Amino acid sequence: MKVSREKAAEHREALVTAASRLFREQGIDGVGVADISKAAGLTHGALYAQFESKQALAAEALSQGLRRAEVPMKKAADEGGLGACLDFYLSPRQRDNLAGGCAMAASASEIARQDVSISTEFAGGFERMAAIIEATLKRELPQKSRRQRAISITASLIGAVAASRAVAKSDPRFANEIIAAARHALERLGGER
Amino acid sequence: MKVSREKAAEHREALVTAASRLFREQGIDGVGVADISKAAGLTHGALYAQFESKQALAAEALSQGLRRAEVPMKKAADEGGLGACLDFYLSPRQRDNLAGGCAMAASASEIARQDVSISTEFAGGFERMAAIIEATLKRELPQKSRRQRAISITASLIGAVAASRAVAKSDPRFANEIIAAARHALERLGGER
DNA sequence: TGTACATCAGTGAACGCGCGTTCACTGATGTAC
DNA sequence: TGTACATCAGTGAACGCGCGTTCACTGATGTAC
Repeated sequence: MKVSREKAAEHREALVTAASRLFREQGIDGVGVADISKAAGLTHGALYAQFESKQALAAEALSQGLRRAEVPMKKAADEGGLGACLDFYLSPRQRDNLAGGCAMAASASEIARQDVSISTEFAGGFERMAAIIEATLKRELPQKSRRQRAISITASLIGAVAASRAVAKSDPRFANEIIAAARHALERLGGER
Repeated sequence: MKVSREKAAEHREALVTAASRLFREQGIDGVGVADISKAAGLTHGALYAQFESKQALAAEALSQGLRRAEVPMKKAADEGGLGACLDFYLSPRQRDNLAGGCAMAASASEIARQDVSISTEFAGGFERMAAIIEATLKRELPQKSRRQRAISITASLIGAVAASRAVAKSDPRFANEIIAAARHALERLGGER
């Protein structure tokens, strides 16, 4: 049956949100359209009324997931600078929170195998995250050097969280050592001339 | 038909090698047992004569992939120290070489969703890679600090290559900027007191 | 404001397909005599 | 060294299952008069 424009928009949003969470938890290949529709309280047919394909939904889900992850990072940056960003991103809490965590760390190595639209979303998210980091770096540094460091710190954050998650199942202590080591090293990297 | 012990061992090896390459190229979930068997010149039945399950093969494939990736890294470390390691690992060539490249960067974010045996293999590979890096760091640094930096550098390498690969499809210039930025930053990190 | 009707979001059965795994069978290997 | 036979690596058909996607249909929405 038809549904009001308003309700339809809500349903679309629910699909994107469910997909975003499930993709982070189980990977894009690991989740089916049936799982997503069910989590959103709809049938898979409704999904195809809203999106052309699973890939199209994935691109929108990644976009939403990236933008959500930027909010607490921006807040940390504004309130406590680089140190607060590192504390937030490299905390065991954020590491263990696949469902709500950063989509870049959750999907980094999968993105390369998806459609170009997914790559574009990732690139945008990475760029925006690097800009947030860059704003926390010392003003004395040349602009070029600040951008370089911000990009490097962003990539390191992703690597540290992904690696920490990868070893967490077999060696939780090592998992914590990895994020703690990154915490120390990146503070140095951001702080020095 | 039965086959000599020697031939059987060769077949096992061929399955592991094919799986290792295909998993890196297309992800563990993205490759079927039929693809792997075919690439090794066998049928899927032969795969199940050698391995208990796809996961068991995946663990052995990851192990082999990690050990192979360590060889050129160790060589670079011995010949040119940290700088040569960074040049090798962060080169566009290594970034574009999914089939032959490092299994950690290729699978980082997927590992967290696999069996614990896969996590164990990853942890071992990460530890050995960090040890290679650690050996290139200045002897004057306290041992604790060297280990910390080596772990951080290893995580950063993985993140930089994974991120570079993720954006390569949509923005090749940005992809190169990421590995170049990491190259600079990690040299600093390794070189300073 | 009230009525007639076109629109279209959502349902659920059905599609072909490839997945991981099992198993009866084959026949060369390698062992026991 | 030669023969008889148990072993078992490898084959290929078959298993149930879930995948992404399509489509005829439903019926409330929202528009035209």
